Amino acid sequence: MKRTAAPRKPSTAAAARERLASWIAARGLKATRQRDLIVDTFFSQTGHLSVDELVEKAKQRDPSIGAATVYRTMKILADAGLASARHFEGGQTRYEAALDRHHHDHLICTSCGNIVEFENERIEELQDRVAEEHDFTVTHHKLELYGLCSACKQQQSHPNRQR
Amino acid sequence: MKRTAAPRKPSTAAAARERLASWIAARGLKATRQRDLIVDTFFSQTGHLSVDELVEKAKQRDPSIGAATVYRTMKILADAGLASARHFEGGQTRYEAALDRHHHDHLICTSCGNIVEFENERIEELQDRVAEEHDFTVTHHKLELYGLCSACKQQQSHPNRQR
DNA sequence: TCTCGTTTCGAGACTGAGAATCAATTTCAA
DNA sequence: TTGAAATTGATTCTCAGTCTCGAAACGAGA
Repeated sequence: MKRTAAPRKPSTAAAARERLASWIAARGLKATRQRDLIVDTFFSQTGHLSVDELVEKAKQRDPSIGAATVYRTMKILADAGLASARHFEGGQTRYEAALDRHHHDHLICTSCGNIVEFENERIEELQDRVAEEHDFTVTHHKLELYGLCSACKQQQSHPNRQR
Repeated sequence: MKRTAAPRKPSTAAAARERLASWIAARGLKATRQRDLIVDTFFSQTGHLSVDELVEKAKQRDPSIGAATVYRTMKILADAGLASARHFEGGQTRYEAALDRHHHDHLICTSCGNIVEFENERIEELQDRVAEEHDFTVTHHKLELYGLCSACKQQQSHPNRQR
């Protein structure tokens, strides 16, 4: 399963670590080697990572890292607003970097797992209007389009060319 | 957690049972007392039911019904196109009747759990356009708006009036 | 630098939703 | 009525994620 996304700027990891440091200090938490390593690992990747994938990457740097710690750290990152948790089809939570990014939705290829982000102001407006009509105050929403990406479409129509 | 939805027409349960019967017959499955009971129970309710809720209701009619059978039966109903599975936030699958209904999306109150359905042709069109721009062929999508319904908003602004 | 109260760590037990297994039972066409 | 095939309920298993607990690490103050 390869995934693509806007590549993170090189400075992002550093900026995130700073922000996390102050967030952690502000509430009496502690800075630890493991957290730094996990945060570093996360921000050095692109795309939408599952905790499992992240555990694997983190263990490459330090095999003693426990999965529970990765879960805990990603939760902290999400609370701090530096990562956001996404629940796509498939059951696992995936995290994406959230530093200085604004809202977007997703196109997900059900064949290769590729995830593409998009923004559409008109759709957001229409959603607000719908909510208004029903007298709802929307706090967040989820819009996901599932289907085949162009690459997978071509592969399906020319099955001989594959593998 | 109360939930509302368009009330099912009285004939719906009967129609569903007929459709299920032919669907079952068509592929060598068998009609059983338990399936009838579960299907009946499902169609006599409105809204978006979790399997758990359905198990409870079914057990009221026949305490010997097993949870596994309810899971299996709802899967059959979904395969037959008579129910559709929805995965809202919260982790459990909820089923809604799908007989002769066309596509719609959901507004979900995060306070009382109430689920309201809506349709919006313009949003669908814009989704299609987005997919086209990215050369995706969309097979299905998910649009969920989470927030507070009008009742819960009022309750929150007048906390004294509650309980 | 040392101390000591807190926080965090890793391992493994636990949870909850749902799928798989299996022996016993039921269905239904012949 | 018979018997192969499907189904049932109970139980076990899986999977993602959380909780627990004793040990280790952090860091503010002495």
